[in-house]
Amino acid sequence: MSPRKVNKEQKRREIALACFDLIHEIGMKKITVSTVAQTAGIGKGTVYEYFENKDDIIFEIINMHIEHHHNKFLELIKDVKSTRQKVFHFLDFVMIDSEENMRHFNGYKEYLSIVLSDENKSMKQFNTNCHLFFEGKLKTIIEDGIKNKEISPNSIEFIDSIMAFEKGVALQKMTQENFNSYDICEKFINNLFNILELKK
Amino acid sequence: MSPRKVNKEQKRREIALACFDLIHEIGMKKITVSTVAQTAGIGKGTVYEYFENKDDIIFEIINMHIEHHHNKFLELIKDVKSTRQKVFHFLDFVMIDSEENMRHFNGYKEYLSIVLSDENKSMKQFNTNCHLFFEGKLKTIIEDGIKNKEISPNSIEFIDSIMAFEKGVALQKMTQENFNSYDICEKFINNLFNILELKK
Amino acid sequence: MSPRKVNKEQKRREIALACFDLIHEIGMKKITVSTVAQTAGIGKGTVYEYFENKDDIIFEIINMHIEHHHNKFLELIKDVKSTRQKVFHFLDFVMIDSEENMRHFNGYKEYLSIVLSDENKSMKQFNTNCHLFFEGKLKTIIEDGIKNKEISPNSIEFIDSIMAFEKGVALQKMTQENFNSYDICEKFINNLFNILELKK
Amino acid sequence: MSPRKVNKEQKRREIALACFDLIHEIGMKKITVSTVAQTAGIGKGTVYEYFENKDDIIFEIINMHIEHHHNKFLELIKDVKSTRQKVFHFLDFVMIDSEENMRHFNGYKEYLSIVLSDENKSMKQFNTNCHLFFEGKLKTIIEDGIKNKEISPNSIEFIDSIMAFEKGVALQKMTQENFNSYDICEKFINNLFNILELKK
DNA sequence: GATGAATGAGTTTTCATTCAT
DNA sequence: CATGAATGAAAACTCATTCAT
Repeated sequence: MSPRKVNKEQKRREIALACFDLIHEIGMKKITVSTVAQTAGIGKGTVYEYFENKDDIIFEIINMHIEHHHNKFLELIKDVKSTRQKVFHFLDFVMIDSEENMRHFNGYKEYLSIVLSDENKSMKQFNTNCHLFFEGKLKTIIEDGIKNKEISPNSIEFIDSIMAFEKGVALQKMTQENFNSYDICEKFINNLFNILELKK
Repeated sequence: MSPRKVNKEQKRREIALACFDLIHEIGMKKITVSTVAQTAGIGKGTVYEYFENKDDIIFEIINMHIEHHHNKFLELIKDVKSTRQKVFHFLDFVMIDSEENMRHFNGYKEYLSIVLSDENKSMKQFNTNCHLFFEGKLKTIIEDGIKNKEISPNSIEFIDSIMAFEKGVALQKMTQENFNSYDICEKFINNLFNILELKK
Repeated sequence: MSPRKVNKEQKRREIALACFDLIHEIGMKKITVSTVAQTAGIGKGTVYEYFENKDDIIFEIINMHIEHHHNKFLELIKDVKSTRQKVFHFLDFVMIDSEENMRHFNGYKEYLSIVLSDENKSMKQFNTNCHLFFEGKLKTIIEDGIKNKEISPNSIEFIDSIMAFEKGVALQKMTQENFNSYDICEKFINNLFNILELKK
Repeated sequence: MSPRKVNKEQKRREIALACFDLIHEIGMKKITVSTVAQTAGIGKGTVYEYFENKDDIIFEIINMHIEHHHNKFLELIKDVKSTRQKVFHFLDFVMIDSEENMRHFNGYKEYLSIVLSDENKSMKQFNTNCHLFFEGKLKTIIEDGIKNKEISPNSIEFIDSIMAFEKGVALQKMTQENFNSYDICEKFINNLFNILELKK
C-alpha cells in the first residue's frame, strides 16, 4: 500500500499511458523528454528512473499503441462468420476512416517513420513480430475458410500477397493525396474472392 | 520565363547533382546545409540563394533520384516482349538486390521516412505524381497485353492491386528481418498471370 | 562519547569498508551516492544518516585506504636492518609495480586529483597529517642509522629532500609517459648513501 | 582586412587568451562552454567553430599558460652567471610567492588535477613534453657548470633527482598546510652544491 | 551575387539531495 | 531509524539561418 516500493513496470506503463496521445497531438518526432515529464506530471529526472533513454520511452508508447490495435482487431472479428467478411475486417485498419481508427493509423505512420529512419535493429525485430501476429491471424481465417469449403484450397497461396497488399495500401494512404483506400480494398477483395470462392 | 529564372533553376540542379550521392553516403537525415555547401563547392550562404530552406534542398536531390529511377525503368522495359516479363521488371526495384539497386532502394527508404514524418504537403503531392507515373506505365503494359490477347480484358482491374502490392513489398523489405522479397513477388506474379493469361 | 555516537562512527566505517574497492574498480570520480548505497546494501537515504554529503563519504573511504597503506608500510620495514635498505623500502610505494601496489598507487592518484581540484581545507589538513606520519617514520629510520654509525650525523638534513623526491617521483609516474621510477629511485638512493654512509 | 576569411588558428588563440585568467578566477573544473563564450564575448556556437569540444578549449588555455611560463623562465636565467644561482632560479616557480607567480602556480595545480583525473593520453604526452623542455634546460645549466669547472663532472647524475625534487615540492605546496617551500628548497640546493661544487 | 562567420534555441542526460512514508 | 522515489539544475553539443562585407 505504501509508496515505499514502486512497481517499476507498472509505473513505466502509467507514464507511457499518460503520453499515449502525444503521438497524435504533436508527433513522435517532436516528443521531448521534457514534454513527457510534463504530460505525465512528473519531473524530468523521474522519467529516467523508469526509462533507459528517450528511445526507450518512445518504444513503450508505441508498444502500447500496437497492443491496443491488436486487441481492437481480435474484438472485431470475434463474431464474424464469412471468410470474405473476415478479410474485409482484416483490412478495416486501412479502409475505415473513423476518428478513432485514424488516430491509430496516424500513430502507425509516425511509428513507421521511426523504423525507417533508425537503423535500430530491435525496432525491426519488433516490427517483424507484429507482422507475424497478423499473418497468423490471417492464416487462421483462410484455413478456416478452406475447411468450411467456402474457398478453394490454393487460397493459402495468397496470404503473402494479402499481407503485402494491406501494407502497400497503408503506405499509399500515408503518402499520397486523395487516395481512396476503401474503393481499392473493396475491389481487391471482390476480385480475389470471385476467384477463390467455391461455387456451390 | 526570364533568363534569370532559368539560370537559377539550372544552378539548383547543378548543386543538387553534386550532392546526388550524399544520400547513399551519409544518409538523408545527416545531410546538413554545411555538407551540401562543401560538396557542391560553394558557400553556405550561396545555398540559400538557390533554395528556400534545407527541406527544399533535400527535395531537389530526391527529385533527381526519382527522375533517374524513372529513366532506368523505361530503359529496362524497352525491349521486353511478354507482359508477364514486363511486370516482372516492373517489380525489379523491390526484387533485385544488386548493389546499384540497393543504393536506390535505400535512398527510397530514407525518402519515405521523410515523407512520413513531415506533414509537408508538397512532398505528398510530389509522391502522388511519382505514383501516377508508374501507374501510367503499368497501365500501358497491361493494356498492350490485352490488345495482344495475351491477357484477359479484366486484367485492367488488377492494376491498383499490383501497385499496392509493390509498395507493400517495399515496405516490408524495409522494416522486417529476413524478408524474402524475391520469392513473394515471384509467387504473386505467377498466381496472377495464371489467372489473367489467356490460353491459346 | 555517548554510545549513540560510537555506533554512528562504527556504521560509518562499515559502510566505507564495504566500498573499499570501489575506488579501484570504478574510480573515485565515478563513485555516486547510489553506488555507495547499493554496494553497502543500504538505502540511499541511509547514507545521509551517517555522512554529511558525498565528499564526506569519499573522505572516509580514502581514510581507510591510507590507514591500510600505513599498516602495510610498518609491516614492511619491521625486520629490515640496514638504513639504505629501509629507505629503499620507504620508496617501495613508487618503485614497485606489483599488482597490489599499483592498485594502491592508482588510488593515491585519484585521491590527489581530488585534493588538487577541491579547495577543501580538511582534505589539505588530512593530507598534511599523512605526510607527517611518513616523515616521522623516515626520521626514525635516519636517526637510528646515525645512532648505529651507519650514516653521518648531517643525514638528518636530507629528510625533507627525500620526502620531496618521493612525492616528485610519484607525480611523474602519474603524469608522464614511459617514466621509469625504479631506475631513478635506485640512482637517487645510491648517490645519496654514497655520500651519507660512513666508511668503516 | 575584411572579416571574410578568419585565421582560425589566430582566433583560437584570441578566444583562449580572453579566457586566460578564468583558470585562476573560477577554477578549471568549473569552466563551462557558456562561461568561455561569455568571457570571450561570443556565442556558444561560435566556440564550437574553433574548438572540437570542451577539452579542446581547456587544452588551449593550458597551452597558453605553459608557454607563458616557459618564456618567463628563459627570461629569468638569461643574465645569471653562477650555476648555483641558475638552479635557484630553476626552482623559483615553487619557491617564490609573488602574486604573479602564485597565479601561474595555481594554474599548474588545476592543470595537474585534470591530468590526474583524465585518462587522457594526449595530456600525458603533452605533460611529458613539458617535462623534457625543463629537463633540457636544467641539463644545459649543469653541463655549462661542469665545463666551467664550477661543479664536479658527476653532477650530471643528479639531474633526475633535481627534477623529481622540484615536482615533489610543488605537489607538497599544493596539498599541504603551512608548507614552507622556500626553506626546503634553499636547504636542498645548499646541501647539494656543497657536495657538487669544486673547491678552488 | 557570393560568402562564411556568428549565432542561440533546443535537446538529452546525470546525480546529489530531500522528504514523505 | 530506514528508505528510495522524486527532483531539477546544470552541462555539452548541433545546425538551420542570418547578414555584414
